[in-house]
Amino acid sequence: MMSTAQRKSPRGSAPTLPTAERHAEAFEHIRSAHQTETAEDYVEMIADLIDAHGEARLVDIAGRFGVSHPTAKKIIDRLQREGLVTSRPYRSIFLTDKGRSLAEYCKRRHQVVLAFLKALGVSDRNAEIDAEGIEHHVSKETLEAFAAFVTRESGSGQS
Amino acid sequence: MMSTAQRKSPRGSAPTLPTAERHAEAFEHIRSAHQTETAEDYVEMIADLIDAHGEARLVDIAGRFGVSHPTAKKIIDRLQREGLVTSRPYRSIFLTDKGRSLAEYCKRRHQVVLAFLKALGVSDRNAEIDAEGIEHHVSKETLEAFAAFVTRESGSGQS
DNA sequence: TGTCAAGTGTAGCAACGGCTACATTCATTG
DNA sequence: CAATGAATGTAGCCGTTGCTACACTTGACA
Repeated sequence: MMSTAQRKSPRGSAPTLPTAERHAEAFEHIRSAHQTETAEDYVEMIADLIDAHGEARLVDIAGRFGVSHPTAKKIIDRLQREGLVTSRPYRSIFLTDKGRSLAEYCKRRHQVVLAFLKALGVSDRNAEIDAEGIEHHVSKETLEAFAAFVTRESGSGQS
Repeated sequence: MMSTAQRKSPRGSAPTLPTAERHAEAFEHIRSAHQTETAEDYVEMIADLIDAHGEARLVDIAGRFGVSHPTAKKIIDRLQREGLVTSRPYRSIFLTDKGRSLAEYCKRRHQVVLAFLKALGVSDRNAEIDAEGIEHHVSKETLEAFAAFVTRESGSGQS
């Protein structure tokens, strides 16, 4: 028992591994990203709906995300608390300036990621699915690298 | 008011948009991916710890993720329910065969994504952060495209 | 104008992943 | 062998995102 590992602390556990902190940092980053993912998706969707139909109704938002309307309602309420949308009882939902600029950033980012995956040779279907997941985890630097690749590829190579 | 949009249903809302289902499908995919993300991260971490110290203690797992030990405990319990790990009171945590193979797949996938981002020119720091987030949303096809790109780039180009 | 269905609101439940506070076990060490 | 502190277990709280069931508004149309 106890075997292979060298120990220091009285009851086992690692000798205050230096790697731990670096890892924890990355995962903390991920957790906070998760909190904003939903907001980004909803804001972008609301912008799309307003674009398409002139307004964003709760039922449409829920339908597009494939969730029940109370679920969508709760999220809209949160977005309102955060100052991204405005919502009055039985009325459609609107974006604030803050919400609108977030939506525009997300839309652009989404398009870059999607175009990038397609340029890499991924099928349209998988590119669309993966882009939805990947876009929220792309740093500014990575996004720029994606954009540069798309430009490079479409500019020269792949006939 | 009501303005720009053409309406059909009695109370507004979109005319059963055909786009809705396609979108909902992608988001459903994302939600299910989120459910497995944590499991993947933990299983991979446990494998790393066993590799490094011969065993995986709860306190080390919690430390590496930067969460409290009860949080890690709950997740370990869930992994055990799902048959990915074994855990006995006051003992260290082990992977089942299922857990081990999942960990190996995740580790390989992580390495491909990380190498890919670096090959694209992303800095080490951002590549590591982004890889943690991106890896869970990469389909088999996209992963292969990433791997192919890494091979291609390291094989010929960038001296 | 009254009816009625669609849309919206609200209540309450579950699972997940955070946390703190406190109880328990275990292994080292005196 | 007993004590002590680290590791683990447990209880209970919160917020988020799911859900169903039921109540209420609204707007279109007979």
